[in-house]
Amino acid sequence: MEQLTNAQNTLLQAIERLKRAMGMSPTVQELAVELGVKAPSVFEGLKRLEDKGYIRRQARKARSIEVLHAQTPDKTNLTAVPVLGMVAAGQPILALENQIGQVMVPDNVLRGKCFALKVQGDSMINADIFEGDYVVVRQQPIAENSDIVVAMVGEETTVKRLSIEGEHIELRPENQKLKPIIIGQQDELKIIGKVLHVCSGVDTEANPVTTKQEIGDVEI
Amino acid sequence: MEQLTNAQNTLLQAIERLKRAMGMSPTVQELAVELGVKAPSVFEGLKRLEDKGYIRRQARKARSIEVLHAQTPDKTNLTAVPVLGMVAAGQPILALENQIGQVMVPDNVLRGKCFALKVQGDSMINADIFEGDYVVVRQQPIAENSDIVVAMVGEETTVKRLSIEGEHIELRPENQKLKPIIIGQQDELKIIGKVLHVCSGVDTEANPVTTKQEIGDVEI
DNA sequence: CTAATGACCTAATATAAATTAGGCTTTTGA
DNA sequence: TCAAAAGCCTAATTTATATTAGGTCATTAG
Repeated sequence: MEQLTNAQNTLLQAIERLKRAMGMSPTVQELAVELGVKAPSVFEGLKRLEDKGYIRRQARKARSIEVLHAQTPDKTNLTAVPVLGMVAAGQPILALENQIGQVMVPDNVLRGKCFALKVQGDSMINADIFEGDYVVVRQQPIAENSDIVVAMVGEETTVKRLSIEGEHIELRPENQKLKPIIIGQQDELKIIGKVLHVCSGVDTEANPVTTKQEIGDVEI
Repeated sequence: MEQLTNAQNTLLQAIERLKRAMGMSPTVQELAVELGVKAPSVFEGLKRLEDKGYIRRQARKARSIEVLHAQTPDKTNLTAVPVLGMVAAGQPILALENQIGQVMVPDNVLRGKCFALKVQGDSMINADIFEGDYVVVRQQPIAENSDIVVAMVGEETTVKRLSIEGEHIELRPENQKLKPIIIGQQDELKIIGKVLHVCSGVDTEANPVTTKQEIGDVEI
């Protein structure tokens, strides 16, 4: 079987992904949107994939792509990231001794020293962070406006979007039902790290999750 | 869940069948061809199926039918239709005493007084009527141009397509190898009935056939 | 009996989707 | 090092598909 170029491989994966997500074969234009290119480029790519025997299609028929030789799902390298427990109502102990499990994360999202925390609560659902998910966090003491951060306010550890407007600092949930936490002069705010990535809490082959125990999740 | 009419049920089954056969949701036109109707009729049917909650679709998107409540395969009611024997070289005796068996027929194709005849010969193969099949016939003395009819010409009983052009009447086989029977002034033509349906001669669960004996088949 | 539905149709129209043409870079293999 | 192939683009065009409009006829529930 002939080798695929990068672009061709990306295209083939996009086909499979959309097919799964939509329950039907995607159109040329849908693929174009997905890949951020224009339809004729996709069309060319499809011809090449067809020449190489990876797909089959019916000329001029909508949504007629058939995948003949599925690619191994997403060959980006996965790296294990430790899931660290948090002391329920105190400062998180970010030490490997506190590791309660691990998640596999595509290594292109990782930078610096990272760890993961299990999410509790629904305050970030508009950012697609749900209860049971794992947030991958880069440990860093500062963050920028609009970063999603793990922070401690007093005794409480939380995940929120950081808002800095001059002197005014807020931790904003991504859930219209909840109110922002306004950081006053005498409030103690400690940034623990910045959220780089979210892993679905669902353990799949593409998304392996192992946890020893389920203590100390982050209340968001 | 709201009840489906016959036509709607047929449509839903066609969707499922084509979906299975093609590996993708069929288009409106493909369904139209499959069902022998025009696209707008299918379109209406789809709206009704959607209203009743059996399918879901995305407006204006090709091949976007999703079946939500699959039908149990072929729930159309089957009705027994008697298979009648014929006196070998004479007028068929269309009486129940001559019944040599029965076939089960979806009752939505039946109208009026019906009976079935077993097919002999291959003169109608282009109309998908094959040797050993059963034609379901509505007993009626007249028929229209292009109907498939059971007719007697002189002593012979036959199944053919009726062609009426002004005074000129023919019984045309659906098989390019055979010639039409031209009905002259002094020929005696008697229409016995119109063919409503064909049952495959193969006895399946979906298509039960029982025959006591195999005499008096119709020569076509 | 009668109005409402359902099930068709023909003829258009509107929109989606696929495809072609022609040109511009970048990569890649000989 | 240089031509071919890969990857992209814009602009049209063609074809497939969905949809609307405005009828007919038959069946069905009141």
